[in-house]
Parts: sequence; structure tokens; C-alpha cells
Amino acid sequence: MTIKDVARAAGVSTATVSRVLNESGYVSQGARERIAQVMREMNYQPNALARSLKQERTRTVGLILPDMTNAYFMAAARRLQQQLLEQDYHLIYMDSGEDPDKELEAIGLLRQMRVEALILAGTGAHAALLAQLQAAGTPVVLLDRRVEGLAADLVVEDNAAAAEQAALYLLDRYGADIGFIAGPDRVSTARERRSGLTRALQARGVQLAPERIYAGDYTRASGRAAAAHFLGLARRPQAVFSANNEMTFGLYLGMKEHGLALDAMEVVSFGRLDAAALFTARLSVIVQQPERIGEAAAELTLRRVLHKQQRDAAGGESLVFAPRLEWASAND
Amino acid sequence: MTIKDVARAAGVSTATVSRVLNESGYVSQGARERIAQVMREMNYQPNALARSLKQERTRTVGLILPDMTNAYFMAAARRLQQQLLEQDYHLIYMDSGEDPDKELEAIGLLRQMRVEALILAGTGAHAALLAQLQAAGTPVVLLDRRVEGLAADLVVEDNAAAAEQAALYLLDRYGADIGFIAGPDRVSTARERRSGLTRALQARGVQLAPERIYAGDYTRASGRAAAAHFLGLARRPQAVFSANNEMTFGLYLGMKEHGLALDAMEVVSFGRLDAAALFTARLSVIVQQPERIGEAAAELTLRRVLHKQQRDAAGGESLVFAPRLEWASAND
DNA sequence: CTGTTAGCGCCTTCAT
DNA sequence: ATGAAGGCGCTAACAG
Repeated sequence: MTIKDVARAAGVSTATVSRVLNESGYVSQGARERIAQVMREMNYQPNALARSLKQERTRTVGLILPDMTNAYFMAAARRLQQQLLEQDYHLIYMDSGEDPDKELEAIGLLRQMRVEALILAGTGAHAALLAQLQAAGTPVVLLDRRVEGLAADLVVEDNAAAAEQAALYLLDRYGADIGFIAGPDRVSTARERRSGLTRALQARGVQLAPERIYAGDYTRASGRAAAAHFLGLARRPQAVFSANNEMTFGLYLGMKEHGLALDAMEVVSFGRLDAAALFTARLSVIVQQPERIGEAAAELTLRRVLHKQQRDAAGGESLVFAPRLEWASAND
Repeated sequence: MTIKDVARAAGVSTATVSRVLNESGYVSQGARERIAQVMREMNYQPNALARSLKQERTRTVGLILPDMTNAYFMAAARRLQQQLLEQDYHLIYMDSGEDPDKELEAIGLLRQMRVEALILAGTGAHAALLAQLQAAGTPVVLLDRRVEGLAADLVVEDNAAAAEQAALYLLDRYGADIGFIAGPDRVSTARERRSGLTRALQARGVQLAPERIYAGDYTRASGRAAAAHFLGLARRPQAVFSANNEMTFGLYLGMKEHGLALDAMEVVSFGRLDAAALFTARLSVIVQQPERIGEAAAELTLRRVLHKQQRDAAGGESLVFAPRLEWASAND
């Protein structure tokens, strides 16, 4: 089923068929209709590979995510895909599983597929390669996470500011009697959330004992471990600040396991925790907006690939969204 | 950056470069090393479009899912992708959003991209088109959901049997004093779960009053509405059977809103509900296994595309997995 | 308005 | 062991 078959069946040359395919150049009404008819009858689908090869344009964007079972990323991805689709751009996903090696492989594959742009929520490991990609003319858009040493377009949330605000609230209420469950330091959002806390501590002139900070890794299991840790202390914190919602879920699991009421400690968490609507807790959340992140990333990407808008040599455009804080008193 | 550039830089012809790229034919040790060296230096990435065009082989599989924010599907997709990647096959996702029109568009796009196979958790709308695709030589593998009127490879869970078992348990315990929250009838899993209930009712010679069946649509909102419905009845059911976990979540939300304790009714639900670990309930779940579904779909697909194993004219291979039932007494 | 032609980057005989 | 050449399906001048 090629353009040749269509041309023959319609009694025209391939060029004419190509013209109706691309809505370019002049084609008589009669020919146009005949060709359209034939295409429908044969159920012809143009070969995207051949078109892309010839046009040097794939209308394709790569997206690398660390975990495609993560609700936050998938919400962003979904919106992103919708937006791109409106401009006839297609998304090719890859899942790195937080593994730099797999990320490297994914980047390679996407390059081979000649994606016109790369959107990345990365492990942070391949700054040099990404810079090279950019230099070669493929726009790179960082999503949610920064990559140290890489000046690229950026769509992120203001983690530090939100964390600082949340921490100030807790410090003013409980002083140093709080616990912090940190994320993995290799991820920029985790670093920023930690530094927000640090800023708040400095602002209030408070020191946090080392055992009040638990080094988690954004997983539910580490939140559960944090609960065990905090509840094992001579004096357990009155409140906990958790750097993401998975760890918060784990924290509650751990509290339950230790026979503690779930509203025994006040908790502030990054990211929504739907489950909290079903039990009694004192939970405040820093509400993120993956859809807006996805939409902004799409908009930025399209600007680069559609309008060939060049990035400044110095650095890219930064879009920073402020998460909303949702304070909750006992929510039962 | 083409094979020509590499050839020139290495002082050989493009044919030789192609040979090392494909590890085919004879290449002297010296040439091989020189070429590999040049490729590394130039950071050459072969053009997948050109290769696929020439080889008539894209090493690409299409996957259409109804909702890429759904944990079940994404768990399956992840496993699927991992398995395919091991054989150097790549997955191209599309999200249909449960919309037949978008699904149609997605199928078209994937055809244009010349995917070697299509894996589909569909809206059930395009049996004829899919049959045509199959006839044209593109294997179609149905994931989780059947498509009426289409004889294709199939990887699903045994919804009817599991639903029947669950229903029998409830009927033996509460007689007709139970409620059922059904899924949308256009989805095969919903139909099967409903028919499992029907079988159980017949087996026990019990009739369920029409108001004891609520027509949900697999969304949380419809579960919440179901709660409102059941609790508004003159006599509320003593137990509820919910056709999926999102609706179960909604059910609990609704119960909470009506001031009912979450263990006031016994509940059996399709699909895990993680949140239940955090509150007191009487919930039993029919545990699904998306990873196994994904793995099986990958295995089946690879058999078709790698070994060109033909499907029987009559129908495809059916892999039916039995979900595990996890009975819980009060889980506090 | 339409057809002819020359590639896009790569692979694959067929010679050598 | 290597190179020359044709063609995968399509588009984009250029002629007519």
C-alpha cells in the first residue's frame, strides 16, 4: 500500500497524490476527489517513516520519565500529550526507572528516532550529553526536576519557597520539636525542599537535631521506615514535614503499625494524599499542579519546534509555578 | 551526521559501516575498530527512520490505553515495556481517554508509524478496523478488555469467575440484602463482572431488587453517587460489591459524608485499595495482577513479531488469569 | 494544474 | 574483505 498504488488507481502521478496528502500546491477538484476516494477505499495510510525521512521532520517529541506508574508524572504527561496532539505532534515515552543507565539508553533511542525535542524529568546524570544534544539543535525541556550544570528550558514548581513556608508554620508552632522526612539528594526537588527547610530554620534561628531528619528516598517504604525511626526516639516529634506524598502514606502506615492514632502528630506533606479524606488526621498538603507543568512544557516545546524559536545561548526559559498550600485543621 | 560521514572519516565505504552497524557480513578487525572509534568520537546515532524504511521493520509496537493515569494500566504498561525492551522492541503509547474517536485516531497514527503489532485496551468500538489490521498482517493483542466481534489474541483476567465467587460469598452471608455498583456496560470487564454476579444470583435462586444495582462508570464520582443512592434507600444494604477500586474509594467517601462508619457495611471490591490500610473497614478485595497481564501481552506479542508465528485463522490465543481473592475480616 | 526526477539515510545484492 | 549501485516511500523543485 504505497503512494504509487494510490497514484495508479487514481490515474495520476505520485506527485499529485503527495500534493493532496500535504495539501500543498495546486490540484484540480476532480483529481483531488478521485484521489481521496481511492485512499478511503484502499484504506491507505501514508508511511510516516518515509515522510519524516524526506522532510527531515518527525513531528515527534521524546519524553523521559523516572516512573510511569507515578501519578504526578502521568498527570503531567497526559496533559502534555493532549497539547502536543493539537499541533499534530506525538509523544514517545520512555521510562528510566530512576536509573541513569536506562536514561542514557532512552536518550540514545530517542535520538535515533530523531525526535524534534526532548522533555526530561531526569535522574540528573547526563548534563554533558544533554548539552551536546542542545548544541546539535534539539531543544531540551526539563520537567519538574533540574539537571545540575545544564542550562535548558525549565518547567518546575517552586519547591524551596513552598517548603520554607510550610516549615515556618511548623517551627512557629512546635519549635525544634518536629521531624523532617527528606527525599533523595540526587533529585533536585528533594534538594530544594530540604533547602527550604534550612532557610526556615535559619530565619527562626532554630537548630534541628540530626535524628530529627530522616533520609528517605521518596518511596512509601522509606516513609514507613521514617515512622519507625521517629517513634523510636526518646521523644517523638510533635509534627512531621514529609517531602512527598508517597512517604507521607508510608508515615501513616508506620504510625498505624505502632498503634499510634493518625492524628497524634500534625503532618505537612508535599503532594496530595487522597486517602486522607477517609481517616482522621491533621494533615496539610502542598498541592502540586502536574497538569499545569505538563501544559507549560508543551507550550514551551512547541514554541521551540514549531516556531524554531532559539534558546538564548546563556540559558533557557524558566517557568516556575508556585504550589498552593492547603492548610487543614483536623479534617474529620 | 550520516553513515556517509562516518564512512569518509574512517576511510571506508558506507557498506562497511553498515556492516558493523548490523554486525553482518565480513569486516576486518582493523576496519571494525576504526569505524567504532569514529562513531564514538562523532557520537553518531543511526537514523532509525531510514533503517526502518529500508528494512521494513520498525521494531516498534503500539499500545493504546484508555487512561494513562490509571495505576492498573500503567503497571501493566511498565512491565510490558521492560519485556519488549529486552528484545530491542519499543513501545509507542497512545491514550484514548475512553473515547472511540481518539482511539480511531490513535490506531491510524500507529499504522502510519508502521508499528509491527498493536496492543489494545480498547473502548470496544473498532472491531472491523482491527480485523482488517490483522488481515493485513499486523498482530493485534487485546489487553484486559475484549472487543466484541474480534477474534484476536487476548490477555485478560477472569472477571466473571472472580465476581461470581465474591457474589456467592456475599449472598450466602446477606441474601438479597446487598448492593452492587456496576461498571460501564460498554467495557467488557464491567459486563463480565456483572454477569458473574448474575450467575451467583441464579445459583442461589436469589433476586436482586433493581434499586440494589447502581450503574456506575468506574469513576470515583460514580462510587460516591452510589453511596448516596444506597444510603438513601428505605433500607440500606448490609454489604456492597463494587466492580472496581475507584468506585470503592468513592463509596467510602460517600459513606463518610453521610456520617456512616466505614466498617458499617461489608465491602467486596475488584482491585486493590491501598488506602484501606489506614482506616478500619470490612473490605475484601479481588486482587488483580497487571504486571502479569503486561508480561503475558509482551510474551505473546514478541512471539508474533519475532517468530512470525501466525495466529490461527479461527481466533487468537487467549490467556486468562485468575485474580486472587483476599478476604479480610475487620482489618484494623 | 500535472508529471518527471532526484534524493532523504540506510541496507543489500552483486562484483571484485 | 570491501565497494558500487539500486531502491525502501515519499516530497520538492523544475518543466511543461
